[in-house]
Amino acid sequence: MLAQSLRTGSTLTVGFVLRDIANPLFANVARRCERELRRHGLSMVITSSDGDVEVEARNLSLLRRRRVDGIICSLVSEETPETIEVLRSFSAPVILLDREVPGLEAAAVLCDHATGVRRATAELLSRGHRRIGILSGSLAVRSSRERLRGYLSAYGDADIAADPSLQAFASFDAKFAKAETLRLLSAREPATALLTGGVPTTAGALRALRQLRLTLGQDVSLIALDEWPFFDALTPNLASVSRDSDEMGAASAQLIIGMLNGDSARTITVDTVFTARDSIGPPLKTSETSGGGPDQRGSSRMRV
Amino acid sequence: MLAQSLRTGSTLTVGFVLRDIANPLFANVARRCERELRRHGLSMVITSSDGDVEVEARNLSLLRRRRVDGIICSLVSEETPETIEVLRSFSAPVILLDREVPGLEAAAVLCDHATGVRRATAELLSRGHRRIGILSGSLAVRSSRERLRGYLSAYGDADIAADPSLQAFASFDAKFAKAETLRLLSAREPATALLTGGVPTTAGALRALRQLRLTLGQDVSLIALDEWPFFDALTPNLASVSRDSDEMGAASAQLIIGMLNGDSARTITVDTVFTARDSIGPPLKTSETSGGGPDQRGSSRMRV
DNA sequence: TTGTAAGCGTTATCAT
DNA sequence: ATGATAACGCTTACAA
Repeated sequence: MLAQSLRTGSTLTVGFVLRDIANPLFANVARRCERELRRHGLSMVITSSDGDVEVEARNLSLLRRRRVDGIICSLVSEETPETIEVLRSFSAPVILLDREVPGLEAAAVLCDHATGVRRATAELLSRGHRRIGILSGSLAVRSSRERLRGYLSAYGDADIAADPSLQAFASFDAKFAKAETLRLLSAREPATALLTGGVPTTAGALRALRQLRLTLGQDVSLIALDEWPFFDALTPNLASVSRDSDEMGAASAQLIIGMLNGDSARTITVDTVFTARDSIGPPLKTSETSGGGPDQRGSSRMRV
Repeated sequence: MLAQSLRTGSTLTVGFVLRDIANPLFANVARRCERELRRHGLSMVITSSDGDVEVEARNLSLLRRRRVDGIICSLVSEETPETIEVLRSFSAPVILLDREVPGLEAAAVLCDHATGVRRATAELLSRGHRRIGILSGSLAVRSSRERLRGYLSAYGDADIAADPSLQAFASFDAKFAKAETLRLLSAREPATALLTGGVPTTAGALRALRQLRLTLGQDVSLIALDEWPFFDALTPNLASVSRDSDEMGAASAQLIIGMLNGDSARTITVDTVFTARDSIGPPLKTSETSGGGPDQRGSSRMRV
């Protein structure tokens, strides 16, 4: 088979570069994508970058040198020179998953985070929340930027000034999310609601709420940005802004198959949907928070 | 690079065959394994079998033909002739993850499910439960067989007869688990506790409980067999039998690195740990269940 | 129709 | 030392 590929220059294999294989949302994108590629006679091999830009660049380079026929990737960062260089020097099709790399003309599957987050933020504002915290990864990633854009546009629509100290964009790590949640909730003027971007971020925030013994939808409201497999069954009944990972997988497969057949690079946009659930409630008055302990408040419908 | 591999016969790459990439526990095993292999200068490529034995055999064959230097796999089934044939005809090291394939002398990382499940079952029995349901995948997979073994040994230790109608071993699918949970809980003599093997199984069971409006730890007890990333933060406070996925990943890497250096095939066993949490309570008397609706009972501490 | 030879990019070997 | 050459296994083009 090596000889075959050596001779023909084709491997009938697509490389799928995951930023972190342990993110079940993107794992599902990969699964769905593989199914679609298989239907078209293509194999898919996956690499996981382990959240590390160097590993990512090495993996991309490895796939290129192994002469895969195309690459689909959810990058750790859009600003790593080595990564950009490998992608530019790659002559076969490249599909970016929810990423925009400056100066790289590649096909992409983009998610409309801004609309979902704008609606979610607007809902919180309309319920009287004013201090809404938002946590997501570095702004060197499109999803974080788009989330911030949606958040700010809801504040703008409502003619309310957004407080930058409520915006924490640095890492998708659970530890970061927990620390920032603790900070936001124990501030002088604490946040009354949180938007948490991604699985680890939501997990970190929930750990912080548990530590503070706060009740969801009562002491604090929370909207998860992203759902993941079994979200409905395994997670406390969280409001969310979700996107369809099957659709993302199918779209990326469709794009690369098209390009292997000569189509030019284009973009597919995937919607996001805001769903209100029990984790949203009215804002708690600040005086109450600084007053008696949260334990004294009514039934613990959503004690985390 | 293709030419290099063609000439030298070595690819410095290990293939990792996942039964289902969307299972976050095994995704984490892969992540940890990759990290370890990378430290030793080896690359890892992942394939996902999508729960399908044919896809699995094709992926294994693909990796073999691509001349990977070794394969680590969590098989869909231990009884697929095509799969066994590919593995036998593969001259490089093979590591089985929690699997035993008859007639294949391969290294393996095995989890001691039986001990954990025995302790979990014993705890339920000691709290007065007699009708304990157990749900897991097909008995053509070692983990299911070991779980059953642990379950039966606890019943045996307590000198209580186990009812085969409470044992549902057929599929790791969430739909199957939901249907079986509904069956077990609406039977003439309903189960008062459940052991659910794996992520989708636990999710399916919880969906059924929610549909029946049952409260965990009160109307019914549940112990999840397996934890997964963020289990503590995102999942209702479930009792569990857990295993360390990082340890599994590191062990599989260690085994294959050893074999690439000439070591012979051996087995590493990974412990499981039973942890009691809020989802365990005393058994509900059957008369109560058939009597007033479950809604009338006390506080909904763990309403699902 | 069947068969033979060149070549893909790298490396190991052998001769200079 | 340095450089030429064959071979890895397969595809393809061209000849028989």
